[in-house]
Amino acid sequence: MNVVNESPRRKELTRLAAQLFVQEGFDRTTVRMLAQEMGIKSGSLFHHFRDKQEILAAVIEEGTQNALTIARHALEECGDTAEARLHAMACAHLETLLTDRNAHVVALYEWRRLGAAARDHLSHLRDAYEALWEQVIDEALDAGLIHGDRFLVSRFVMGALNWTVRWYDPEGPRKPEDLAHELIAMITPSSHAGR
Amino acid sequence: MNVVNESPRRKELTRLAAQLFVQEGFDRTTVRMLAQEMGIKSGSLFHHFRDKQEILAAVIEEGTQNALTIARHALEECGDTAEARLHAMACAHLETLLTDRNAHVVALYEWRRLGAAARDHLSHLRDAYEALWEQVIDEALDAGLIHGDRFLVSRFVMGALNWTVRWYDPEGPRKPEDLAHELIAMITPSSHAGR
DNA sequence: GTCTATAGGCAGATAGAC
DNA sequence: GTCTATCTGCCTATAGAC
Repeated sequence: MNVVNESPRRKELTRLAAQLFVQEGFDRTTVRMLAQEMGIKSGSLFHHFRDKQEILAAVIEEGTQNALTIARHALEECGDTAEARLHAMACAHLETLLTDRNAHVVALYEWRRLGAAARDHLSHLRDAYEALWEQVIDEALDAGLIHGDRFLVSRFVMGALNWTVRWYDPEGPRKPEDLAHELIAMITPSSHAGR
Repeated sequence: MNVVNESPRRKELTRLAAQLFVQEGFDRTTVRMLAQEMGIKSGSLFHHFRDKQEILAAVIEEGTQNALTIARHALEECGDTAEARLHAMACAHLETLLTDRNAHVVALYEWRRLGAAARDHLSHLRDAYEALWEQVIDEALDAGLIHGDRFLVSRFVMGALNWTVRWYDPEGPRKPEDLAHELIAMITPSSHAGR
């Protein structure tokens, strides 16, 4: 259940807003640009959202919730070896970042633009997603698949993945799952034995 | 030699601008905020810079040039094993990101805000810095220190490092060089033998 | 090199008709 | 739920005195 109204119309508008926020950045996206993309006039926008901030909050909530759902689903279906779970988590992460290429990217790159109230409300969701990551990293550490400090390892891995947004070319030869595979190969001491 | 005027006064103003750009982001930093931080009125700012864009360009040039200089210097002094060079490069990168915590961060995170002309002018500098990274990565690959695709490895490593800006706490127990050490341990298959 | 004053534009948001 | 019309405020940038 949600604090805010969740009409299908609002969902659609949120999806369009996410696209613009990725292209232009939140600060440079005007309510007039948003309205035009949605096929309405700028005044009409405020029937669906109280203010511009609330649009950002809706996008980030959608992006994080979606990433969480997809990651959980992937972890249920991937088998239970530490390597399979790590790979599933990395794939899920990259899919939501590079394939939709929208709401999850906004959640990562425009988090700072949220007001204090919205940050408080959404931090639970973000924490849940990061906890999922730390859990998978922990399993990989326990299994001896990787080595190091759990805090640092999880942040390095997430950093490597999150930065892909800056250079990944969807038209290029590499699929998101290729990236996930290569990253895991890079941090997995034993994995180059069979190369 | 530079295209633009480089008075000491301008250098100082650029340093202050970098700080605000990191704190607030370029778009949310107003010329009034910049002027106040510099101890002058907003109108006086345009005696030193043609427009707000030019301030950003000055910060990014300074940040990239500085990172390049420090990295080159570190590589000259570190000895010539692949591991020492990789470590020196990662340390230099993190020093310029986390210790000044200013101009280099702006160069990475506000690049998109540059106008087309400034991007053209500065891309050489950025390319030179990235070439330095790829060279060091190549040496590590050739030495068998790490494994994988050179393009992907260098971007994953830079991503892991660049993302530290988002979570690193300068007041915390870890120094930038600790992070560099841990990252290299993570991607170096043989390095956990002695742990 | 800094000031005051202000032009000119566009931003976010509101009110009320339909 | 969408429109038109508009308010109000802040933004970048300029002009000219000191």
